[in-house]
Amino acid sequence: MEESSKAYDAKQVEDKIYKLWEDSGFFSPDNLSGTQINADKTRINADRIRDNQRRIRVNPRVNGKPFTIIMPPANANGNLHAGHALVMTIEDIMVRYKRMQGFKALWLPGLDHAGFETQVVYEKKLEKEGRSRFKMEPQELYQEILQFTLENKKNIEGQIKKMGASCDWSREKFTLDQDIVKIVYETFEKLHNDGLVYRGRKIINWCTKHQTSLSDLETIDSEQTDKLYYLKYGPFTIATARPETKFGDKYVVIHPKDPRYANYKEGQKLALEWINGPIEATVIKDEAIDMEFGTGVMTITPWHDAVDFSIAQKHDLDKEQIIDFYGKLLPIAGEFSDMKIGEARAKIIEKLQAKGLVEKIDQQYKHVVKKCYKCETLIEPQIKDQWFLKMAPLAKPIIELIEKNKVTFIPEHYKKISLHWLRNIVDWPLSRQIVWGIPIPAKSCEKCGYTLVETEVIRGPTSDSLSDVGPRMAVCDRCGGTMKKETDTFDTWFSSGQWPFATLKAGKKDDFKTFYPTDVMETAGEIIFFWVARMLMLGNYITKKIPFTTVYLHGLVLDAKGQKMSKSKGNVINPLDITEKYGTDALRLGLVIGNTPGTSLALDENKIKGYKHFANKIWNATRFVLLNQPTRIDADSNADLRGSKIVLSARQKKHLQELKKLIKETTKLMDNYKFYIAAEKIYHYFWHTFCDTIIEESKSALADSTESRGNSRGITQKLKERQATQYMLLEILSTSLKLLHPFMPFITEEIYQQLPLKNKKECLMIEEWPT
RNA sequence: GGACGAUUAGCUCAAUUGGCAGAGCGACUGAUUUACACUCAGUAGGUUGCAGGUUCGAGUCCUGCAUCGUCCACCA
Repeated sequence: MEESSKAYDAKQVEDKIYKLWEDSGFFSPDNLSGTQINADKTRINADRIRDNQRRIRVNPRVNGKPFTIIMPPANANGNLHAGHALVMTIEDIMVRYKRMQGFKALWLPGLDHAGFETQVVYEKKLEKEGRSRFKMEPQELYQEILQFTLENKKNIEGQIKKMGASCDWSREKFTLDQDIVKIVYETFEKLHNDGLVYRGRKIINWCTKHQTSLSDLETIDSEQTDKLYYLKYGPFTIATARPETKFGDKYVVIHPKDPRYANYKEGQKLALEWINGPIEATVIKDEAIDMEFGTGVMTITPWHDAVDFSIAQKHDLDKEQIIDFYGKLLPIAGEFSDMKIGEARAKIIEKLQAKGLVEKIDQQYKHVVKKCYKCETLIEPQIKDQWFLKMAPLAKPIIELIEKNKVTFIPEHYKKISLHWLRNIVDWPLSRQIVWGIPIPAKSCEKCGYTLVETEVIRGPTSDSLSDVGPRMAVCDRCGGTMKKETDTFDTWFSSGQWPFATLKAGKKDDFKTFYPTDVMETAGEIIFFWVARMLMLGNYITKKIPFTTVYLHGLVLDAKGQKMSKSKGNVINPLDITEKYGTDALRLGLVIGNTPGTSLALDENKIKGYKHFANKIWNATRFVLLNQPTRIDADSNADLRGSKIVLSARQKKHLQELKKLIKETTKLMDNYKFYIAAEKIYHYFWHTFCDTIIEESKSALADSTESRGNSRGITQKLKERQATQYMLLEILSTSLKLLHPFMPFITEEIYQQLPLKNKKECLMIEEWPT
């Protein structure tokens, strides 16, 4: 340690060390086939020390076996946030640990175009510039978002490196890469051929702001208090919170067993006065009606309500659109047509009141409404032709596999959560009305609905054309109608749902064979349904194998007070700022210690500051050990010492045994994914045992021997003691660095590079995990 | 309405699966200039949310309750 600075300076080290790793090639498993084990063993003074306690054993069971983690593809639409930092830290810990154990460790990085998410981000940007996507040509918009995404992609890649991620950049994938898109299309085609994909005219969640449909997962429930209006509908009174949808209501539904309405027969016609004049209503009986609610009678609006839609489907009733896709009333509303629903509601009630049709108004009606998870605009259910994926057949085998514990969930309770969701799964609306995504490669007949999937033309990130997917086919084979090319894109999760097998199949030769199924899927508990469940289903459907055997789910990263980070609250912790201030290793420790899987973590800057101090402690302990290593003068001053065996004192042997115990415990904890305890244990050992006890104890033995009196035999004894101490200190230091490496890769590597070890490896990253 | 968590020191959380309740931060007292003030030695701080039960033994398992949180669900 030439400069021998008293403080560890992360800034001077990190980029240099990352480059060292990248240049070494050991991020790639191709360069790992047991090489890190087969190379000369790292032995401290190996040629002259035979210490049984430190015999390195190669574990043949482990040597050269693959270990694979597919990185959750980060959204390429912004900067690395605290959640990403946690992903990078946990996964890097797993991979570095396994790599040191001799596995052919592959951590495959990737990025996601993140369809809707990115488009929303970009639309906000457009808004700020006073522009709108609805005034742009689709091609133009696509090109702009593409540029934006590619810039962010580069940006994020740099930030991932900053976190110390030891992933194999030579295998990096992007969801819009041509080879990935090709695989996505093949999957879609197979699903279509198997009858699992269908185009259906069903009720969907429509966001009037973003002009797209959304899956149930992309909506949030919001409880609010509204007025509940009791309206006279012929002989009945109906209750509704949404009078503005009622223009087309011509079916009145009652429970078949309701004694109050037993006189009314199914299908009976009634003439009655309604909002804009006389209409004819038809009586329908259905058990979906809750006799307890309101008056036990309701009219239905199948186009704009999911319950009503299902009743209408069941009884084959007419459906009529009342509200357009921008949230405005259609001509059916007569004088109210073209009004926004919010504005229309009060006016409609006024009119109804004037006509004497309002019986009463309940002012305090609490109910739950759906909102767009991005902009919180009220979701307007609409009937629309959409592509759907039948989920039940895909879920069935996964339910069985989970029940048989073929997938391990960490923490365990996610097993129940997953099973519950899978058992109640509904069909997945795959299509989105946005330009930023993978185009759905299909045509459908406007007349008979016949669909044709065409996968020939692939659009990758470098392609500049949105048009012409597949050969034209103007006329429907079946009925002679017009075939219309699909303009919708896939839900982004449809492509990321295929990520584990898609990335490996699109990878180097034999990658799929070697690394699939993968070992661990580590991601946020939040996206278990969005992503994990869908990967299991799609992965198993295509490959007949479960895509990963262990699912490790982490929680949210919160601010120091346990509040969710958000830009509006101004409590967002930018991991790169932290890195800048305290060093990446400190941030990594702060993210992992005290963070149990599945639970959220309050990230306190003070805590990270504490781990910066720890980094400094390691730095200074190293300085002490190195300052006290044997010098030429030591070796020359007493010929008796040359070639002599190290003789450890009983106390020193005990220290080494304790180290052994630490290794054993740490290894067990690492194997059980208890990184939060493992890290803390090593931390505690290093600081309070190694530094506070062992180093302090060593000082007398290391003191200048010229002060010791007595004969030459005494001096030799003294030198022997010193030599043993020097050996022990270096031994404990280097072993501790190995244990710490997965957690704090930068400082440990930097120090390793400077240690006077014999048979040193090219880098600590490929050193052998101690046993 | 259903499901799943959580509740332990002032704060943030552990407790390697039933075996002496522990860390970090913070607080307090003191030390010290030859690895480190980004230091060291020490102190205080707990009826583990409440009430029962099982057990030689319960923070941990069972039952009930309370509070908080999250997810799921089509009551107009």
